[in-house]
Amino acid sequence: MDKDKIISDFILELRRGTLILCVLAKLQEPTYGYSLIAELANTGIAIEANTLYPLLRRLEGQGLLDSAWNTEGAKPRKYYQTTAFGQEVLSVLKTHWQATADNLNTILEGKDHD
Amino acid sequence: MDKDKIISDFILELRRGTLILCVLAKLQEPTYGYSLIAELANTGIAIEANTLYPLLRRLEGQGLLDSAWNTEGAKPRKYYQTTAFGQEVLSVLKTHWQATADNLNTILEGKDHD
DNA sequence: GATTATATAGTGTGACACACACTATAGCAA
DNA sequence: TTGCTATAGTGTGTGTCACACTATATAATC
Repeated sequence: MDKDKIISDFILELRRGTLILCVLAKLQEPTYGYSLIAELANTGIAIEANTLYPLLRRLEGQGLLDSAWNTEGAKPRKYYQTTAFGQEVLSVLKTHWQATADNLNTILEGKDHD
Repeated sequence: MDKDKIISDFILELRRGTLILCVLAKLQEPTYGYSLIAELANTGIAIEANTLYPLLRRLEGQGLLDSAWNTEGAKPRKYYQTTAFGQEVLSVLKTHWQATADNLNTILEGKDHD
């Protein structure tokens, strides 16, 4: 069994769910997919097109994002933006994320709750 | 579409992968499953038996844990413990987790990297 | 002494997000 | 006209986790 494979699979799992937070947070300013990929990469979050696009459509379907085509430039771009509902969900998830992170850090530091 | 359902699904996704970290970290001291559930609950991490047991067996299969039955008490208990390989993986994941957490916090705080 | 609760460990199945590989198009560079 | 890049997408499989359920043996209750 390949150690690197095991580790990279675990890292994959760790990423799960966090992408949604990134996207909801970033799309508070309207952005199109291709550019969002670059922005996230710039912040240390590598997300590929074939992961991001379905995610965007899913979040739009759930009402967390909305989208609009911009056809003014040479190539049409589809701008996505977090809706009010998306903001609301983001804020709940943010709180939850912080709590989870705190719990995990406590455990990873090996501190005991007596 | 149910808002609470959407949020709880996202929270589920956020948990993914973190359970492995908790288990690897906690099992640096040998512990049996039923007691581990209580310990984690005590630290704010609710994990149910039907989630934990398969996880333990999986991690054991991957060589991150090993186990031994203790039949001295009234009821036989299966003690799991993190192996050296498990420690190694844990340490890599820990580093990665911290990096991810930092990235996410940066994004959630809305800071820009120019 | 029969019944129920609890400690302990497990199985089987389905949902769903993500990665991988691939398609599609239109403009621009060689 | 060949190919590169910006832009957006689809189809499929893998794997983790939740939900519902099984199994057993001891301790508690009636």
